[in-house]
Amino acid sequence: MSYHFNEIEKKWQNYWADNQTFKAENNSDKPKYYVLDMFPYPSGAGLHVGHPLGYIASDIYARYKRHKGFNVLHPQGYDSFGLPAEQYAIQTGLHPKITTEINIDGCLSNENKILEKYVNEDGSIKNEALIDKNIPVNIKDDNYQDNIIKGYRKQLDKIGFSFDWSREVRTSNPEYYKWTQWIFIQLFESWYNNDSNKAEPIETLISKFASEGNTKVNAVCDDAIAEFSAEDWNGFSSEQQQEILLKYRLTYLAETEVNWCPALGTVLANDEIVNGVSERGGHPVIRKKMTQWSMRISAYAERLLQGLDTIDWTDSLKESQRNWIGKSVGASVTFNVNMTSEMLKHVQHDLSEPHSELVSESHPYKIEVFTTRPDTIYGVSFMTLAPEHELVSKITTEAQKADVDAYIEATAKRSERDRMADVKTISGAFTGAYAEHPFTKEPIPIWIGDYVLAGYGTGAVMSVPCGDQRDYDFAKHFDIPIPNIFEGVDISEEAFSDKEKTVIANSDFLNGMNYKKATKRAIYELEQLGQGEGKTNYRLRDAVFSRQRYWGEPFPVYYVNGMPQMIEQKHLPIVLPEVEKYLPTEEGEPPLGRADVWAWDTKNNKVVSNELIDHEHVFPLELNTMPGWAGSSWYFFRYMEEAANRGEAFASEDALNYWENVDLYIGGSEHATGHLLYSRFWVKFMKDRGFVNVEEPFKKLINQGMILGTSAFVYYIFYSIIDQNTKEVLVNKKSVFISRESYDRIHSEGNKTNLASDIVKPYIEKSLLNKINKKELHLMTPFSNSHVDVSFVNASDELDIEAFKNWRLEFKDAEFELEDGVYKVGREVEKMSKSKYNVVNPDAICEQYGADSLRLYEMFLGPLEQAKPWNTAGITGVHGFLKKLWKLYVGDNGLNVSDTEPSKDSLKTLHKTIKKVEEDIENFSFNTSVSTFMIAVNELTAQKCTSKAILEPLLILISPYAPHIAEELWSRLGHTESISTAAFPKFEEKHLVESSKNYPISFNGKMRFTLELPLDMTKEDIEKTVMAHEKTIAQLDGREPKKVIVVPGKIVNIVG
RNA sequence: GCUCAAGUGGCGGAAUUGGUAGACGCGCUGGAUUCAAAAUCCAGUUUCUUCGGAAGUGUGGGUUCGAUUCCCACCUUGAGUACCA
Repeated sequence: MSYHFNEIEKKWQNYWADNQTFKAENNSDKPKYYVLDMFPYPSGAGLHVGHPLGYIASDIYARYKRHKGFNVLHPQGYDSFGLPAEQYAIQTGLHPKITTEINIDGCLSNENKILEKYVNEDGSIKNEALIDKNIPVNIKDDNYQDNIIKGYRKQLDKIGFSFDWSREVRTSNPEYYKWTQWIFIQLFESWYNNDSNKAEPIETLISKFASEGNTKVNAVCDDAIAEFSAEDWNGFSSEQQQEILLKYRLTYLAETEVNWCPALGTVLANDEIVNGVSERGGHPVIRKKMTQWSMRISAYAERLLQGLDTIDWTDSLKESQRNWIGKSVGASVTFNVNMTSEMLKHVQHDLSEPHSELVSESHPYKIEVFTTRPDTIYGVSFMTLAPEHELVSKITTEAQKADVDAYIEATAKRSERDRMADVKTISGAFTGAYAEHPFTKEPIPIWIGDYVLAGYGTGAVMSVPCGDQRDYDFAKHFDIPIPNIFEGVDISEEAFSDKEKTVIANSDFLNGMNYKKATKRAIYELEQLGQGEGKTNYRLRDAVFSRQRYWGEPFPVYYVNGMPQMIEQKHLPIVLPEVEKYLPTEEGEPPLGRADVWAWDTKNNKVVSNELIDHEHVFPLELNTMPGWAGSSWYFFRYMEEAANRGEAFASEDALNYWENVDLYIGGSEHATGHLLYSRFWVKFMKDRGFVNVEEPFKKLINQGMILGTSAFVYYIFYSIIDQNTKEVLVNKKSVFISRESYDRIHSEGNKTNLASDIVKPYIEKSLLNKINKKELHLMTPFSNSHVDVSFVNASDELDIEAFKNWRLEFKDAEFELEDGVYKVGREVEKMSKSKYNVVNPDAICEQYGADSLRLYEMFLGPLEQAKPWNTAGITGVHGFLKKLWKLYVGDNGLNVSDTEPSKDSLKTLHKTIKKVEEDIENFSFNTSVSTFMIAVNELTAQKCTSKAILEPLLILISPYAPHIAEELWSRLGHTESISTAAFPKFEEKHLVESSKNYPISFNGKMRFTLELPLDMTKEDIEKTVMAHEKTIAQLDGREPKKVIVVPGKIVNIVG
């Protein structure tokens, strides 16, 4: 009986589903283990072989942990809010909810519920599923996807994962996002107390305000909050109080400068922008002021940084987060601006406006800077403000006004991207104003320059040209003096920025000090003057939380007199309203502005028609929705609760206490500064407020590497023949396919030779050719290459020419330059993508080789964390292994397994396999355990092993990797329970003990021959035996050895 | 520019408390089986070689009895990040 993987795999997949084999229990005596994959966004394109890589690895680990006696939680779900469904909805009017369902559940067959619900038999979408009934949508048409949508779930099921699907989550499901809304409310109802170093309920802040005002409150809050006393507070109107509280809440509404992407019509977070353009689509991004919800993640900067030391993540990932948080320690220094009479006029005007922090009567204008080098304060020779700095317009003198205005205008025109790309050009303008040095009281010219960023620090720097290269370049360019304050350092060519080697000079009280001492002293002196203090700055900015999109969580927020109000928890979820179109409104409001029923009735506590808005009982609801990372920042807690018990809370206390956090998290490294940072932030917040009891969500994290595609290329010359007199085209773009070598030669030789013509000529009709040779006709031979679908190419890179011609009609009549009767394609490794025709579909692999082969091969390709190219040809190796494995157990006449005593050799094979596989899994070195299995099966086959005592444990070892074949053979061995319940075999050292060792005998470190010697032989005896050996004598060739190194049990090395 | 990771046969890759480089698989070559093909099985496959051997893990140097492994410099590739004061 041979190995019928299709039947076997189907059988066991059904068995696992029917018996809920992998359902996790919340009550168990076993220790818990939580293995999680980053949940996928269900795109219509479906899976390619790169997607399941991480899932296979985590599945192997989960199955292994079950064998090791753990109660394993291994769930899966969908991050189902997001842009692609909405973009598609904009084009077609098909509700994103429906696309999402189809993408997950598929619309393949008539048995499928989704099909009946939304899709007609011919593939057209039922009218009631469409918003705009005038747009015909066909699910089987190319504009949608590849004709048919299998659905993520079906594709995943085929691979045989041990997911507990009973706990599935979908972030777009109202029962789920109810709790995303709830967490949002909790953030709103909290503030960050720096004294207790945690988030606290807003009530504790209110009572502080009521009893002592805000002067003693040490909170993370907006800058520029005026001081008030308890009396003041109690005297404020309710609206004034709310306005103040908003400056303290962990999620707050603020007019912020945001990254606005006009093409997408939405705001983007910093991590959604790559090289100044949107990560999705590559559209330009501009800065724009908007009122937005923000998350005060900056409150957690230090804890997010410290927490990294407590978790088992890769160094590179931790480093990314550290960079993103961007902690720098230094000082803030205040420089007073030397006042002119022009400025004094401004001051009088400003003083009439309340709460302006930069202006007070004693020090009219001040510039606050942040520096990491307060020790170099005597080296300051100018100051630079960002062009956007608010003081610029106030301090610029009449004489410089034209220059400054022109410069500001010029920089405003440059996009963020230009400014980033062009670092070399130095530009700036002098304001005409001077600041006063805090110690020397010398005047310091104030410049503006776009190398100073408005968004970092205070948007102003004290420029120390001798110690900072950018300041140095600026000073050189504008001919500003560069005083040297370093002892024994030449600064005629470049700035000196080595902190460690710094010795300060020409700096009064700092002279002779090193960096550390001078920094401390400078801060002390600044504090004495009241013009500075030690300060730590973070690059991490508060995260904008509003998106002008439809397909996201609605905010549980309505507005009374412009002040946001939270809807009570018991009325959640606030369900996404229906709209007629998914575009922004004509007035530029988000898509929710199109909803007719989108107002909050405070009397009846429900969403009602906008017509009822009276601003007394019925108020407008928030029109923005939450960003993609909202739902993914806490989903790992939702899985902890069994589906049946989900209701009263996002997860019960018992469930949270039992599962704690994720033990192993596997996913892509692209989430380093997005999802992985926001999740940590939310978890820390939830811990502070007592909703969960862990500080970090993911204890161990592994990034799987990308699987790349191996693209195939064809190379061709497409020639045309033109009559030069009549301009008649006799042959138009006829193709001759050439080898890569010919192509490369033509490419490198250019037009210097007639190579291309020479290649083409044999394919041209005689009569035409003669005329070409006589120059009566003109032959044009442009050449090119293009991708060819990898499915037309076999393992030896040979192209299926017929299939190719049918695929690309323009090449129907093409000629092929053949070698040995075949055309060989060129290969190149690239990202897997449809446009490169190198996508390999896991379903096709499962069909042809089976899921077990796919699983083994994905692991066998190389180390999990490394990027590696996919090459379908290689899968025959692991497939052949599975066949051999099958043959080891099942012969032509049935089972080959008996109760015979195992041989010594077989025991040795088994135990060294147990040892290696266990080590490999613990180290996530899955590729090497696949070869270990191959070696084991090869050895046992050679040993003709039939012993159950060997073959039974071997199946358990293999079952995490190839669960279907393992289950089948296990049941054939007479077991009635799933192999997943079997205990992992125990390694016994005694079977590996050897009595002799095949010693490598090396000369000067080079191994020349080996010698079998007993392991209990003494060092001296080994040396004697080796030296007496004929090969040794021959090797030495009469020379006297200088030294003989004998490492018993390892090696012998003879020097000489 | 900075940070991190990595450079090993035709290809994917294996080997690190420093101790037999190239496991395992693909591909390739030859053979068996077959009317033939597929499948399967067997043998070979780093390079050079006077068939005794010799060289060899990006390059150059160093430490060591011994280096793919440790140290220094450089080159190349990939990833991240970028005027962060």
